[in-house]
Amino acid sequence: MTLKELAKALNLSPTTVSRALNGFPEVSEATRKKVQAAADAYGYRPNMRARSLATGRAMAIGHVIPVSSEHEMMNPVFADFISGAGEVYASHGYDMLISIVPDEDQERAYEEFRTKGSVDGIIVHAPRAGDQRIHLLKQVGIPFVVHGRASDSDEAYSWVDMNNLRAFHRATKFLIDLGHRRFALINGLEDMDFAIRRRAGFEAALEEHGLSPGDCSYFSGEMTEQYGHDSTLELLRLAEPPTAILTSSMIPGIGIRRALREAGLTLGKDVSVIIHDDDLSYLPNGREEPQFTATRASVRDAGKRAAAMLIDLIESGNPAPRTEMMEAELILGASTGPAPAHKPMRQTEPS
Amino acid sequence: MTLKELAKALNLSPTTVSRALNGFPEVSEATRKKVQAAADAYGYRPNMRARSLATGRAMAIGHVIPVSSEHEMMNPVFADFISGAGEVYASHGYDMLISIVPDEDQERAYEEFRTKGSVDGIIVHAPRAGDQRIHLLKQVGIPFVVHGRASDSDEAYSWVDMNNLRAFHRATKFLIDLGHRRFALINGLEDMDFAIRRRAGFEAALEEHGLSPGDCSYFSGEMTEQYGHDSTLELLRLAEPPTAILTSSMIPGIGIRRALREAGLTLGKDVSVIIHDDDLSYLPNGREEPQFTATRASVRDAGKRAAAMLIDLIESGNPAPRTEMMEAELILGASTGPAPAHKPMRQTEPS
DNA sequence: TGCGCATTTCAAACCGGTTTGGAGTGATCC
DNA sequence: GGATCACTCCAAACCGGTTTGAAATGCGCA
Repeated sequence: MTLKELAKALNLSPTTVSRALNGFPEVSEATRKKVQAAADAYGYRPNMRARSLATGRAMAIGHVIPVSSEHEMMNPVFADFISGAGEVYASHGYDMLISIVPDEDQERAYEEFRTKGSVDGIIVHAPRAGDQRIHLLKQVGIPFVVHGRASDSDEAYSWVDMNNLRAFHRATKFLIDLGHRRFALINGLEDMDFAIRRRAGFEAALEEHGLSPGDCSYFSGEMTEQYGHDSTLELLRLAEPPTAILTSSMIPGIGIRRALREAGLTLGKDVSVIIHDDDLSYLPNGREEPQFTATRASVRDAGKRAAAMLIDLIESGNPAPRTEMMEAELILGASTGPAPAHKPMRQTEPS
Repeated sequence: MTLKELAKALNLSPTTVSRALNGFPEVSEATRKKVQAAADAYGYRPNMRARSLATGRAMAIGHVIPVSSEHEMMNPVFADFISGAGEVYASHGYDMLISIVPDEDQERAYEEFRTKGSVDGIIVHAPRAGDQRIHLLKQVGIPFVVHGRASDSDEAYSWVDMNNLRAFHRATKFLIDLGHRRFALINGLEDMDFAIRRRAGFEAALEEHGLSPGDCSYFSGEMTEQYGHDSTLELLRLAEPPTAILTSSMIPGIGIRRALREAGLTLGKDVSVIIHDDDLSYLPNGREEPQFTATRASVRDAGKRAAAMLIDLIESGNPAPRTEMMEAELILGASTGPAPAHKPMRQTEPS
């Protein structure tokens, strides 16, 4: 059932029918009612392709999701981010278009989103150091919001971010206050913006307390459970293993816990661990008594805010960049305690 | 840059330009080259909205992802499924449209996909007992592929599924062979099709060995880490706790492991656990020596197959339903062992 | 009755592509 | 030389909506 057929059935022009359904003031209340009733009766729905061709609005938002080409891994926090964003899109009548793209093809994907005209705006995920995408999108002129920031860009753009630096600064200071002196940071891939900021916060806190960041152990990699596990085993082989570990997500945190147990060490006693908790729906850290001491910020909430910001950017017509900084809470859980008097000893040989 | 402008710049008709770019035989090789060169030079890309309006093809596939309205939870296996499917879409020139929809709004979402004409086909996720969606989509006549099956539907439709029944039948039999006699099944939501089949496989294996399914403990819920943890604590409070637990995903499996440790029990010795391993990229169970004994089938692979099947369904023009059954491997890991001689005793009080 | 004005409706153009049904050109054949 | 044919190319219609500019209608008032 097309609009023209509907019009014919009603003995009206397509113009009038279109206006009646879209609430324009030029059509009388009586005919509007009649048209609406007929539309309902016939189950008429406007064809989005035609409408968006005519209006120039796609009513869709694009997400380009980078996938590590080595591991074919999709960062699990995207699921929650997208679920938050999707909710906001739905309530504003937007569709969500997702492109899963290997790291190296990303720019082409943005190019295509623009030229094909299939979206009104774009969410940029996982910015890295030296990221070209922001510059590219600014040139293109399509509205976009970055989840995170590109540290080295001096251009103004819209973003929603968590205060990674302060979160890890606070977490590190907390561990120092507990008496810890030997640290390890099991971070995300080292050129990811969030990883850079977290490391900066970590190092700043150390330096403020007269400790040397150079003495610490650093890992960077994709945040799998295995990665947390293997990195921890490697740490425990050191002559002087750290007594405190910070890590960028709950998932490697679980791997850390597993490795500690394999080594016969007790989490929160022999080794303290602080994770960043994205508040993933399927991995709750616990509210009453969290498993892990954590810096917590809901990535689903970030998704909602980024989506709302982008829709505002599109619909307000005001292209002035907006920014929104979220602060993480530092919540106390069972994975931290005072630094042990002696260096922790492995009781069993890790396999 | 539109096709008409390009045509004008080349002193050709839009028809010829369109045909040249789309490889129709009616245009000479010389002009095709000329047109292609000009298109590249001007950076011309056809507007997808216009093209799909003209061709009637949206070049997009829709996914309706149900989100539990209670917990706002998005099933984490979707991330990997989608990442597999997205790869196939990209290589065939399709976009992926995702609607995050609360459970109760699902049918409306399908209705809209159809009427708005924004997709050429649909992937149906997470079928349940008594699911109306398949019937609805058949009536609508839009191509679709179900990830899983709807147990009680007698209509023919296309699906890609894992042999849940056989996987859990084999896993249960394996535990019985190890001497276990008291079991618990920590399953997904009980009206989910996969949960029904897994339970059926579990119960069939018990009955074949003269054991009574009614004596077992059953849990059904959303597969979070917390859920696995809390269910296990509850099991351990029984007068005669089970010596073997089967669960539907690695995530509750991790919670089970945590609960066992809190109770001072050893995984694989005091209590054996078999999980279903979706082979999630961020939660590898391990290849050489898996953490958990598991039934393994890659959900990312299922995504690829479902996507390929749907594209074939759309492009071949042959609407005959296709089906594809994947078998899970049963892989031996560190979480199973012979049934203990005595019932396991809690050494410490779980908090 | 005739004029002005507001209200309601419509025909036609448009968005940017694809596709149908010819038309023009040159070569081939009788 | 004229008919036939293959090869290129084109004008115009079409997909299904929105939007512009104008026409028809109804009403009040002189």
